[in-house]
Amino acid sequence: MMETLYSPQNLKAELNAKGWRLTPQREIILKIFQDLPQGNHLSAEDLHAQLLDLDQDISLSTVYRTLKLLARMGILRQLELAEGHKHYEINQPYPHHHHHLVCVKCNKTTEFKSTSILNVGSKQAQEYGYKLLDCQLTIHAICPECQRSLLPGR
Amino acid sequence: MMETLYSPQNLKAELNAKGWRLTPQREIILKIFQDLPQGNHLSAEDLHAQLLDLDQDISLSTVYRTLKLLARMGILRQLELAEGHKHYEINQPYPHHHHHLVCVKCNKTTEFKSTSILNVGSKQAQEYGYKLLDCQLTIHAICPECQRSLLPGR
DNA sequence: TGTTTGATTGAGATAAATTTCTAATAAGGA
DNA sequence: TCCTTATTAGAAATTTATCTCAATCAAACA
Repeated sequence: MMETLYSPQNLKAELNAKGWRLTPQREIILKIFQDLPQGNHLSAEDLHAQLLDLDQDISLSTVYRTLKLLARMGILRQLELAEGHKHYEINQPYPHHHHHLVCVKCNKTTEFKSTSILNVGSKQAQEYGYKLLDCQLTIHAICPECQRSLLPGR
Repeated sequence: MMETLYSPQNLKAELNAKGWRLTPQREIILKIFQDLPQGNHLSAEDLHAQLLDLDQDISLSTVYRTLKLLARMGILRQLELAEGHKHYEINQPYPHHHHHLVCVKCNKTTEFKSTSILNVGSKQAQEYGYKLLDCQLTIHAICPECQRSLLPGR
């Protein structure tokens, strides 16, 4: 949460400190997320497809394992938007830290920032003695377009 | 989000307004959530089991459909904690509205309240012209006990 | 640098969660 | 009361994620 950017060396050091290892797979996956344009996020399937495009033949199980690991380390954040599966993005610190406004009908997602939320989150974690990994406000709502249509949505 | 409590009549009116119907299944499921002690939340399986206990033989697919519907209406909120499946609870307005602090290793969940978050959420939704259904801050963190153990967790 | 240890990987099997399909039923408007 | 069509049950199918296990290879150390 508080790190700015992970170099492969940073990642290696942090993994090794816990008895884990830096593998080419982990390094590539981290790089893909770091190169992702702001506001983009990937599902496990998305990431796997993107890896294949780059001729990086990393198995789907490794993709899932790595996403989970990087999220546990606080390097990625796991997003629960309305798509029915998890998405991931780099967990950037203030002032890039942001939240999501999601239309539950069409899944349109808008980012927004709020320093007060980050403050609330940090304070809560601290109060209970937790080590903060990520805090995200997710607003479920219906966008103007979908309010007009009476269809039940997807 | 802004309603206090749904009577069967309220529910019927709101459903009918959209061309939908009030069925005994929907009414019973809503009642179960309304009777649930504060802080409790149910997965689809939990709810199905609880219905069987009450000799209410509602199929699992109807359970899933109804949960989705009630969440879309803003009557239930869908919680994405760390258990690997969705949980649901009544979406209560201020001052009962609350948020969750979750340990990503042991899944322990703690509730907390914050009026400022609800304010941020309402303001954001309004700004973009969205109709607010729910806003929830989820804090992912590692609890004191799990910080002590170096095991990778579940 | 070579050796050792055990973390990690790939591939497929498996599990868990959720959705879809279809015929039968029943809610609500006319 | 009748008619239309949303809804249901139950099963099958799909989607999402995890597990198994032999082979591999990263890191520590001699």
